Amino acid sequence: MASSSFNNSHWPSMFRSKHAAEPCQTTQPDISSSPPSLLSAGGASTTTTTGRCLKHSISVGGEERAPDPKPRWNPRPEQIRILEAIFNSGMVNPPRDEIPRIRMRLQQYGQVGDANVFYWFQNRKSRSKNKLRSSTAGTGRLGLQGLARAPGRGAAAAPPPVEPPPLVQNQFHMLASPAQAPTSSSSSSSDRSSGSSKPAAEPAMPATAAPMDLLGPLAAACPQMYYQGSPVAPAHKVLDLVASVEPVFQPWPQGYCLSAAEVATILGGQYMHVPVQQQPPAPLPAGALLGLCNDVTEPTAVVTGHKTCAWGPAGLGQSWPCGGADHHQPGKNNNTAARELAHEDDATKLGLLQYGFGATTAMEAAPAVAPLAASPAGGAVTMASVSASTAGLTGFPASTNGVVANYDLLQAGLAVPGGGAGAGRAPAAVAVAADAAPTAAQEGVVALCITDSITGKSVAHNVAAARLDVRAQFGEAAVLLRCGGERGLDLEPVPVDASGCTVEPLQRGAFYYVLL
Amino acid sequence: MASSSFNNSHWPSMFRSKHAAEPCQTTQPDISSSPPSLLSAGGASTTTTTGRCLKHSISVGGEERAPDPKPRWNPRPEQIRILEAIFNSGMVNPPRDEIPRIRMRLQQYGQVGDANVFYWFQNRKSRSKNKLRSSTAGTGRLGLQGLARAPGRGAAAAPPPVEPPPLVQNQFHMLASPAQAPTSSSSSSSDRSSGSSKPAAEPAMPATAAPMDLLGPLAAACPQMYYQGSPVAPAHKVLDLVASVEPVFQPWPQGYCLSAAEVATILGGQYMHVPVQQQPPAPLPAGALLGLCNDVTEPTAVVTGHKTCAWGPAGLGQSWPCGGADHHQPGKNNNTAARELAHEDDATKLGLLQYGFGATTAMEAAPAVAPLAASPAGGAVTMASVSASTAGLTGFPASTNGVVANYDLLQAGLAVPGGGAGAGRAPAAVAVAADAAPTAAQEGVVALCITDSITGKSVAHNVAAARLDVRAQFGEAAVLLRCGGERGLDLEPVPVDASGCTVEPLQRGAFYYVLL
DNA sequence: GTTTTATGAATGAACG
DNA sequence: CGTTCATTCATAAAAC
Repeated sequence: MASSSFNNSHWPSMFRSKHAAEPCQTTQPDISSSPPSLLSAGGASTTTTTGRCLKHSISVGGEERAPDPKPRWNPRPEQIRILEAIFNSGMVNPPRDEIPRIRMRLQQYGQVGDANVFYWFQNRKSRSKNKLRSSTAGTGRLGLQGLARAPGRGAAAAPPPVEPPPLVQNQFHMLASPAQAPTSSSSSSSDRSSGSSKPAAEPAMPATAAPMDLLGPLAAACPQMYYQGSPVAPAHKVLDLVASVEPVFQPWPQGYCLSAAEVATILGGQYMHVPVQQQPPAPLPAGALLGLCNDVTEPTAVVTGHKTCAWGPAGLGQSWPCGGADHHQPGKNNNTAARELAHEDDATKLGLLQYGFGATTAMEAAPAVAPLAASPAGGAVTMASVSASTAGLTGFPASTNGVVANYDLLQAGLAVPGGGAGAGRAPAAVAVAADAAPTAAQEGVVALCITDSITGKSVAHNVAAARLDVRAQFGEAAVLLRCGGERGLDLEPVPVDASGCTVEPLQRGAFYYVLL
Repeated sequence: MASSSFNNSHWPSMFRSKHAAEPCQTTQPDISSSPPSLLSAGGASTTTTTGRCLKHSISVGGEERAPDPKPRWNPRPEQIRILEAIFNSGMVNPPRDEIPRIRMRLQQYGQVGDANVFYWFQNRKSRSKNKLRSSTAGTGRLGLQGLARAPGRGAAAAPPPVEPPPLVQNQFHMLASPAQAPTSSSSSSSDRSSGSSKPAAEPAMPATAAPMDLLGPLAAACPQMYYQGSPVAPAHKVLDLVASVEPVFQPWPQGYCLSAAEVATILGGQYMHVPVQQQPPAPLPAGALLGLCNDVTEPTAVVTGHKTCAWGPAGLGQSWPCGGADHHQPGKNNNTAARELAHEDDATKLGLLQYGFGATTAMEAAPAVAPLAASPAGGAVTMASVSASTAGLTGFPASTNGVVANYDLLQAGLAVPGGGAGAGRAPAAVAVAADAAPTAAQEGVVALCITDSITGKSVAHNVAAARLDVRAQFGEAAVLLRCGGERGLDLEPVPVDASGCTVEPLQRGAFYYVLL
């Protein structure tokens, strides 16, 4: 699984082989996922879905080969929503660099590999086109055939040419116009989603403006950029926005609906612009969301550490590009804030509710958090890593952003002996805090872990995905670093303003370390 | 037309084909032969090969033109083997003059045009590269997720496949020998073949020497050149050994040279079946690479928390916005890491080296890991969260995947009092560990945090993005959960096999909790 | 349990 | 060379 998944996957055949041994394993993993939760309970696991172990076979005769397990990826509804949102926002075929990002986002909901993402877009685009084509065709004569064979590129080509634009292009329009919306775009997607998804909720909807939402005002402003599919640059932008937003999509629970007012509140003014389609809900530019959370912050934890730093962190995420956006704002909010929303199409709306929820929760929680007093510890260098939650929505109110953490832990941790243990290795730790509230927090929350480099002990606590007052939390000498680079191996210092506060909010999903 | 040709444009026109023409190429008569059977079912084979004559004719209607369909070339297994062998031997991109020769060899097994050959190499190379990239990079998905990209096809993303690096350069002329064996494997191509084809059969066996044969004397002479890992079957095996699975990349160490005997062995017996692979440690599919890193990990931190369980994990991932560009690069960091490169051609070689490195490392490392003894702790429920790093690369050898952790911490952590604190909120903690090694880990590394539900304390440590032996690490009663759901709030049990090991490798970027 | 459909995966062919 | 398109294969999920 893992990510890459692949492993399995893809390669399918290729190798395969071997392992067979275990048979099945397969994957599944996710499975779990799937259904979610709820149910879950446990059971699940088991099985797998995918799992088939199948055959594997043994050998047979000669050979065997296993069949390999390679379970094929089964996107979960949430993942599909995200993908659709992205697709609808115009990023029909994400550039290579975006893929990993997208994958990361998806990963919150289940294992997925870059390849899966890649394939998804390829297939989605292709099928969208075909569909379109066919429909179109109908009219014309050709019709059928088209599908059938399209000539491909090569030769004939003819057909292709035709293509109107499948969506993509237009996306914009699409969005705009409600009309079709459903159609195309959705179409397939929707289909699937609904279909597969299952239950789903959303199916229905109209799709409205999805993209718009996502994009937000920005988009509105510069439509051109956004729209299109082409990956091109613009797209990226979008993506970023979207991404940021990300949250967008999914989250919402369906059932919920926000009133206009609510929405407005949430968005705050901001986004309101929104153009259209979207109507109400949507909103958010990504940025906004984040902003909301920020304010809060608080401080928190302390850690001790010493030693060196090796952090190894996983990187998480890297962040991306930015797009720019930026945004941010502050938000307001709090309470309100929470919002993230966005979501996809309609679904979005629904979703909102939850978010709100979350927010609330978060808020509550916040107080709880205490600042880390820090165990002063005697440690030398301490590292704190913060990871924003993936899932998240947005930002959360973040209530806090002080690091939320638990002192206890910290202290305890610090206290622990540990010792120099493993020399080279550094033990970095990150803690995730959850709130009972469940998770609400998650969203904006980030886990922060402080590790004593010497002992290797770390303290973890939650931190909001907001700006963090590094100085206040960790002292004058503290340095906040973020895992970046390709694999997250690189550590980049995070800029802070004069007051010692980060210039920007911590990014969800990214890992941060505080060097004390 | 023929196949090729046509248009040709691109590629050099040169080739163009000739033969092709006939539509049906088919050629096949033999085809039949081929493989067929074996494989299975065949799907593939069967059919087609190109078979289909179909169309072409068609015409039909009146219309037009027939498009002629030019059926796309469907390489037969034998052909694929040959091609793979050549590719693996280092002829990544055959000079023009070689093309016809290669084609001729291929022709024994079915119609094929120069263009087809040309395209095949182009695609193969490209895809190989991508895959590599992905692996390297992040994720993977493959896959892909890693992978970034994936495999797949195309571009970007993709990447799926994996591949080994051909060796490169040497292009020789391999052709010479006719032999060819059947064998082989697989490789990617094989994949396909097998894959699609299904089951193929072939694989096995005979495989023998495939490469060898192919290469012929030359090869024999210079094993080193050829050997290589690549993908081919042999490679796989090997790889597996090494990596475990992941095949991927390229594992071979570069510098390494196989003796003829070794080669023979490998190939010959086909891969000997070495089954091995798994071997001990790692398994992981995730990528071998990771494996490397894995080991490292370290432990880490402990935390304390208290309260209930709410875990809130932050997910990781997301991240976005930011900035920019991505690019990456450079960094390099890691030592190991470096890899990425791979790159193409030459680079490849280099890459290999690195890989080798990694591998080695991994192996070595593996042992190191100790199981957590677990602090048994008196704690009640303990949660451990593991997050795979996003960034990651691949997988790492995972060496470990035992959690690497620090016992100290754990114990310490558990020991801590904590208390029931805040009711609702749970303090979840996640630790990120980094290793000094830097990061190497990252890639495959995941941070694992164990929290005592009662006390709220947590311990964090790095874990490879590989399969985790939950039982061994945490005891019989331990339950591994992954944060899933829409916002990551849901916790889903992660399936484990009978031995208590996760069926699949932990996903990078995802958060896991261990409930003790 | 079998058939169909939807769609993930893979790869040949081409374009730029 | 990287990307994109078209196709095809295989299979998970639905529909019957």
